[in-house]
Amino acid sequence: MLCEVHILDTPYHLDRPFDYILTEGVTLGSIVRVPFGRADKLRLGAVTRIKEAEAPLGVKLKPVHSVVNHTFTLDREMLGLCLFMKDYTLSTFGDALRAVLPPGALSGTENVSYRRRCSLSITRDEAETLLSAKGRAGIRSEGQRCVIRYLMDTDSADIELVRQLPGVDSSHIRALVSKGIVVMETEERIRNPYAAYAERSDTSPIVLSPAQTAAYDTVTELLSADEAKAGLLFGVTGSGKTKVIMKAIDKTVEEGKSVIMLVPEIALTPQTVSIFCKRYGERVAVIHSSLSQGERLDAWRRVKRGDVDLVIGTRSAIFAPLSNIGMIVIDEEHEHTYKSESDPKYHARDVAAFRCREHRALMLLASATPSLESFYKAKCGTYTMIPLRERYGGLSLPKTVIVDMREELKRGNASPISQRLYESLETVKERGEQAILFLNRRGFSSQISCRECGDVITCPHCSVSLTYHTGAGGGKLLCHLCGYTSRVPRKCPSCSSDRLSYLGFGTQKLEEEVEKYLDGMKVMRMDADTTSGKLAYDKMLEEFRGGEADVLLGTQMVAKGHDFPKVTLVGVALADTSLYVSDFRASERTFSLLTQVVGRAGRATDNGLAVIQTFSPANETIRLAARQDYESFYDGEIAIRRELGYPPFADMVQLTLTSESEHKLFSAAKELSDTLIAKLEGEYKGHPFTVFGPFEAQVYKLNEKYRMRMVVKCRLGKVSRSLFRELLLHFSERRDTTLSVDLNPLSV
DNA sequence: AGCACGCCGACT
DNA sequence: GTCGGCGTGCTC
Repeated sequence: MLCEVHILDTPYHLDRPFDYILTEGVTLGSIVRVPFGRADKLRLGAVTRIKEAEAPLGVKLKPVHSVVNHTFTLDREMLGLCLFMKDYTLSTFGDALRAVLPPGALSGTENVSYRRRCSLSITRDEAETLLSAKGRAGIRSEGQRCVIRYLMDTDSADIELVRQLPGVDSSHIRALVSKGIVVMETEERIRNPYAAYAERSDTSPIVLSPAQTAAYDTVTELLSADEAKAGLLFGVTGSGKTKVIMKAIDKTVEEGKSVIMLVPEIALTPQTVSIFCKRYGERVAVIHSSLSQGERLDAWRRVKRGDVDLVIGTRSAIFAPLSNIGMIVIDEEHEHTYKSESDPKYHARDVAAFRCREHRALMLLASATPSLESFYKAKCGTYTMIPLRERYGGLSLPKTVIVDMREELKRGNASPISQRLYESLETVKERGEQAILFLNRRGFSSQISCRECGDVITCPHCSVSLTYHTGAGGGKLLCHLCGYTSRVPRKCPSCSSDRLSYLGFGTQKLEEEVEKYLDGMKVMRMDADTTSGKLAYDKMLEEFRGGEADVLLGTQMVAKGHDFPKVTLVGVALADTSLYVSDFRASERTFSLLTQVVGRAGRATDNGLAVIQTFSPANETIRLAARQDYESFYDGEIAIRRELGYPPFADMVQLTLTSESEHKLFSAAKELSDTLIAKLEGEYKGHPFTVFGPFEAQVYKLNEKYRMRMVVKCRLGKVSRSLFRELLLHFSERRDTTLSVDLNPLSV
């Protein structure tokens, strides 16, 4: 009997099955150690196939060395999923496996075991007898007596502590246990950091409005189909999507099936998490990246044991080892966090679709501003469109005002706060209400340039400008890409002029302005610089909700689905920041972000106001976002996509070459381009491909490495994937440059 | 990626 | 004479 093994941590061209002789205990999906290479070095691998065949004549095969850990043996679904991801995202099997298993499952030298509390205890009567003179004969050795004395003292103790006693080793303990003198109890210690919510305090029935009921009915219909289905719950802000989802989860769980619910970022949705925890108590597992490795392992373990009906989590939670999935919900479906930017570069939506096929389950995407791709599929009927257009409780949309910042400049106002926004803030202050100010750029000013020679101060490791941040000791310059910091120079580093100017403004500067011009208004700044701690978000949001500040000012994170009843004003400091980046999704992102921010105004009242400041007041995306008119935005944008052949009408593929040497990078880029063109004119002739580049990456130098790119527009399928696979195979043999392929990257 | 094999410079 | 530089080629 033979088996095929995929070796982990190999370069792409070695990521194929290798034959080994099957040994005792090895099954399909086993994680094994196998001898590999001339030196027979033991490498980790996974058994991906068992074959009846014998080794062909003249071929000497090596046997599997050992099975590493039975705990993580892959079931058929997970094995299939790894192979699917390898094929679909062009990753290695090993990278796919590391995504599927909890982090750390394959690291460490030997078997990974769950954290256990293994305690020893002793019966006192028994021990007294044994230690007395007449009982002495019953014990063979001093080590055992030592164990008994220690346990007499402590009643019970952790096995590790006992083992460390002088003159004691495991055999002494084993002997005592087998004689029944010492009792060993092993208990798996499973941490659940969300246990605080676990008392299942909310059992109230969910009452839906007529519009919500209609949506719910469609969902139930899809759920009962008993085959893989996909639906798009398209609900405008404030329509009560979450209630519909909750009721659908209730129903699925009632029928004995389990649910995965993905959210973009746990830290941003503490309310959602607590709602679900209160409802499902201990049957919920929350999985996200700020859990410790052990906590994630424990959550994984609870799921695997079947102790969990509902998994809530970020992208990686899509791999939760549930056995009987009835529904996978992807909330805020359009969010970019669902796409992994490191290997394997998968999209959670694709993995969800795979798992739903396996489980004959429903994939339910939900958003107020769906991705163009998903909305298109819903319009075509690939997904079932589930509209929820009515704002719950008859709330009207907030009033919006678009302020032309060019006019402000003409009138001599160079402040980032327009007259209109200033007045609105005053009103909020007078009425004792609250405001949110949004600016998509952190720091104080985005760059420092020299008025004399024109030089901009850039990061020595990356080709981007350094951002000025205020703080102790005169502040600092910070690279937002690699984190490099330096002191703020008084003179231009290249010409020594002292005429340095600070361009562009960020959240810090905005904070200073508000405090300067709106005397007595208390501002709370929330961005990556002020929310480093695990609980910083939660704490700040709670404090703001509790009225400890008048203004919440920050980056994207102030825009997400928080509910602040006292907020009546939302200000967008500069709507243009995400608009004019060279990316075909710029409009889509701007629309979705603005819609979300505007939606924060007046969630509980009817007098909400949103002030949008911009240098492009006529811009259609901004105007439509102000009206929260997704469908008009979609109609306009989809026409452009169709015209230019962008997704969903084609797929984009990004090829990135990285090297420490610019020289080698250039020659590799030439070779990549030549190979690609040769293939397109040769074996791939007749297939529609459009090739761009090679060109320098937008950030050419990053962390001391140089990067060049090519972009290919095509239809992804068997044929095109095999082209990119060939390129990866070819370039993975090169040592001086690495090629990475990203199918449908976030931005092109 | 590792690792071994293999063919040329400065050293006990 | 050898120890060791890293170029080249293979991995069931």
